[in-house]
Amino acid sequence: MSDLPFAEHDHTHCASGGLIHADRLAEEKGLRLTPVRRAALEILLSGHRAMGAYEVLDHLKNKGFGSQPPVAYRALDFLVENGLAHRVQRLNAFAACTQPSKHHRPVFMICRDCEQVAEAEADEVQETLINVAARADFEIERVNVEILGLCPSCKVDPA
Amino acid sequence: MSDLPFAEHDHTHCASGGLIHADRLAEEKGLRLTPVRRAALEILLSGHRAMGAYEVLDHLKNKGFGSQPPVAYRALDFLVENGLAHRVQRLNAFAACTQPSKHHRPVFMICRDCEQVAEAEADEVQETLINVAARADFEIERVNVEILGLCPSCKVDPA
DNA sequence: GTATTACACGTTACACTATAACGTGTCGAA
DNA sequence: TTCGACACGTTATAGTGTAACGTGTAATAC
Repeated sequence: MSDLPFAEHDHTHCASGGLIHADRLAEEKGLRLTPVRRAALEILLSGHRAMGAYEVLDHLKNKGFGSQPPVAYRALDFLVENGLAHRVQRLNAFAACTQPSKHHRPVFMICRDCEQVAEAEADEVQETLINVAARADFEIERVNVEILGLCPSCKVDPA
Repeated sequence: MSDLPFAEHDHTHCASGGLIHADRLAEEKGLRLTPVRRAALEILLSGHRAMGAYEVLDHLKNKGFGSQPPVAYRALDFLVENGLAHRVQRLNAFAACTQPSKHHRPVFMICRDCEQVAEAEADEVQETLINVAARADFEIERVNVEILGLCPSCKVDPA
């Protein structure tokens, strides 16, 4: 798995690594990483980008799972709740967590040209958000930070 | 208009203030704040919360404007592009900008209980985001920061 | 003055995203 | 063995968003 967002790397490797991590996490926490759920994660991992629920559903269908939307949404919701994937609001899409071992309060960088999504760890951002919320007496439960712009490649050579 | 998110205040006042500001901005920048667009802003301002496009559309319809979705979406897109309103991704909704005079890179706090949305100015957050993006060689165009949790009232007395 | 262009705004029709509600099977606990 | 919880499949429908096209209007070019 890449620590450098948008850097080149071996997708096959990060996909299998992600699954291994998920299996371990499931065992540790007693999560029920059922076949559909694991398959959904695998799809996200190998796609290695944000995918819509219906796109995931298509793949699940091909693998012999159910063919109706709730099948995909339920699996994806499970993954999100357990930190194995994230929802990218801006794209109405889902992406496998690329840094599942860390305590994840990620920042997403979304290229508006090629739609690649990178996940960055940014504790500094989270700290400032805690301050902002504190000033308003607001109790934080979840945070969603998305940066839209151009990734290094598209900045140079627009797709 | 309130500087303190979630604080009590006079909605009528902040609605008219918002419209006056919009008129001035339109004049200064040569924006075409047409009747539908102005009406859409007025609806958002007086609702004083995040509203779905179809909800805005209903109000537009009642005021004699077109009744089909593109009418609302176009007016709302115009407002967002010109900083008079924001899109709240988490809720698939729109909210009038409460601090339109400031350079706005706002942070939203969304109460998951009462669905109220507050907008906070947070330059500190934006600065850290600039750093994060710089580390990844990512070019920022827009930023969306949303905090989900409980507002001061709902924290004490859940709706 | 008229042609051209740009744009706002209305329409119809459709695509995409998401959830409600219900039935069945499985598995562990009472 | 019966109950409850839950996973997962279904059907049906709700909610969100856009594409494409026609008309009117206003500013600019000729």
